[in-house]
Amino acid sequence: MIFSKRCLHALRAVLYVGTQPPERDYIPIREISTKLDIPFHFLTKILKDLADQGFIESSRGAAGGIRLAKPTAELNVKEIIESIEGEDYFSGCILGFSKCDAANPCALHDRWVAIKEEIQKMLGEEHLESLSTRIQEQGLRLLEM
Amino acid sequence: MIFSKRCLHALRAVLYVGTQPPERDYIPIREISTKLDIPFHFLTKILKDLADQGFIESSRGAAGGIRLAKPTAELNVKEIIESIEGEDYFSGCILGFSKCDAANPCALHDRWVAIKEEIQKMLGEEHLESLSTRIQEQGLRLLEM
DNA sequence: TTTAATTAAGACAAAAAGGTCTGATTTAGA
DNA sequence: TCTAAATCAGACCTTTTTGTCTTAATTAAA
Repeated sequence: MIFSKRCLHALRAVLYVGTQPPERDYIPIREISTKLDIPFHFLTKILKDLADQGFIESSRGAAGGIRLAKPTAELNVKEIIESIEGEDYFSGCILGFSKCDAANPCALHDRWVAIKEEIQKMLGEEHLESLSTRIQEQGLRLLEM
Repeated sequence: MIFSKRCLHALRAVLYVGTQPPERDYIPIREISTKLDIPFHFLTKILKDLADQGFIESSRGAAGGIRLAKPTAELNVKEIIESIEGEDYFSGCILGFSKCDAANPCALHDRWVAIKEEIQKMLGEEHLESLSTRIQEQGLRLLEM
């Protein structure tokens, strides 16, 4: 699996929030945890990080929970992933070298550059809006089956 | 970073072996460990796994070490990676679902399919021969700098 | 046959990732 | 003002990954 559990939990959680009816304000983490079968306290920590990064907002107390901090069109999938996996998760060297570029390439550099740019392009184009729309219109799942 | 340490150590080790002069037979693991700055005992375990998988052969005792089990042209990079990261490392669902296919896709399925096929194609085309040649002819590195 | 050089095996330790628990704090609403 | 419902904070635990250490087994060559 390419992504860590943290990352998958985070993505599924924001997608869940993004596909809720617009009249809902804060969504309780307990609800997300139950619906998506993600450990509650673990999810709480992950979402706290996303809140610190400015992707979501949280409110304590009764009627509290989390909501998206920006319109879904402005919440980029690549940015969310990189905030969890690290900025250079997709831009780094496939053989793990810290400085690998055209001037000083590793043995797979040239071939990997083309692919990683496509991955970044694909993920950079995907926002919560496009994904949420697709999930709602086509009934795509957020749950393991 | 996409790959685990195990996987990077393994790839660099077999590339080191693959770029040695053909008159050399068994290469001591200690030499690989020192040259590539990989922890010796950790590398020994990783290489034992590669030997069990049939990628390399080992010999104990004086003048022992490891050597490739097949011609470099038959040692496929994708196969080596998958033997370490798992068979479905690149073929699996990007959102981590166990059953994700055209009939029952996740929200990123269609876009990810195209990319993962390219990754598999690229890595499937790369053998130790092509990489070793490139490393030797172009003086590409196996070392952190 | 002895010795030195090597991998194999397995116990152990350290670090990172994943997950649990308890209590403090905050908030809306009765 | 009180209470119930929520996040926040931090200690703690478990599992996986990464790495270390010691000893045994094997081998080539002196």
